[in-house]
Amino acid sequence: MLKPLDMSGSSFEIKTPELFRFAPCLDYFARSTQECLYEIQGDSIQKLLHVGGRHVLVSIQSPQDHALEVKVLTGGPLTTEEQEEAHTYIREWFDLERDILPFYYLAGKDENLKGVVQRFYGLRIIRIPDLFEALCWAVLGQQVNLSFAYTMKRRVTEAFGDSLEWEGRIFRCFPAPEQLLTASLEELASMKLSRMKSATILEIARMMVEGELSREGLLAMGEMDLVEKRLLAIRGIGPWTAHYVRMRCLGDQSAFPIGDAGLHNAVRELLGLSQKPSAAELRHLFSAWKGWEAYATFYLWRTLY
DNA sequence: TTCCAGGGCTATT
DNA sequence: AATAGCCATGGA
Repeated sequence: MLKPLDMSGSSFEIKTPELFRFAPCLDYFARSTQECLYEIQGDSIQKLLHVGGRHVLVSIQSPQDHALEVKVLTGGPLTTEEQEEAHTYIREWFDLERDILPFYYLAGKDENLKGVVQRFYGLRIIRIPDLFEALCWAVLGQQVNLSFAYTMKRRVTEAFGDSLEWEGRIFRCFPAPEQLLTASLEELASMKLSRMKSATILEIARMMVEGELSREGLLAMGEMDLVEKRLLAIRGIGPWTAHYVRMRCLGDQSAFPIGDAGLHNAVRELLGLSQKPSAAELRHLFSAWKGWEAYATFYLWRTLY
């Protein structure tokens, strides 16, 4: 299954499916210069992963179209189990398990979507496999402009997350729930989170530490409607956040954050509307893409930058 | 200055 | 059920 490129265990290869290209994914990663959880360098991305209870810095590139090459920069060589864990994370990160041919088939016949999938050919939904990170990122992103959301994420990450220095650069992990739980509401508020955002992520951290909320538990529910109800029961999580997490973390390709301001702007541009589309107009537009709402949304987001 | 961001809660009708 | 006001900040 895993094909080491050498005998040291310090690099390995991940096969990629049809309709995958690394370049548009790299373009997505490079969309903001404010991101603190990975770094882009040329045609590669570096990220600090949490595997086998420790931190491993990896660099990923794709010299050929059919595979990713993962180099372990620090923390290697990996045990077989650790390599398996990193492998699993990265496959999920790039959504490599999904057969997106049906999406490309319907998009290719769709006058509105055709140009978009051509422009970003091979792009996958870049996921946030870590549930806590995904929930917090969604909460931080509620209502505020993305630049400010990145600033808040960086402050929280620098204050409570693990980090590692390599060749003069610092790489960071988003805090684990246990780590964030050491924060006080006042501390988070001093980072310019609203009291509501602060209380919400503290409560999410508490629930995850107590075992009341987990990624495995949500996935075990099977039905995404049940997952949504579970998430909506948390104060500070509404429909947008629930769908965002379904889409970015849980791999639900039919998640549809219909209230998303960015999506509204993307659709307004796409259709040349004079004002933002109504919910009814959005539902009508997306009805042609049923089952692939998350992919349509992700691709439309890309048209904004 | 004003508007609005990859929303959600609360109080008021 | 529907809706205005509020939160917090900063880009444009």
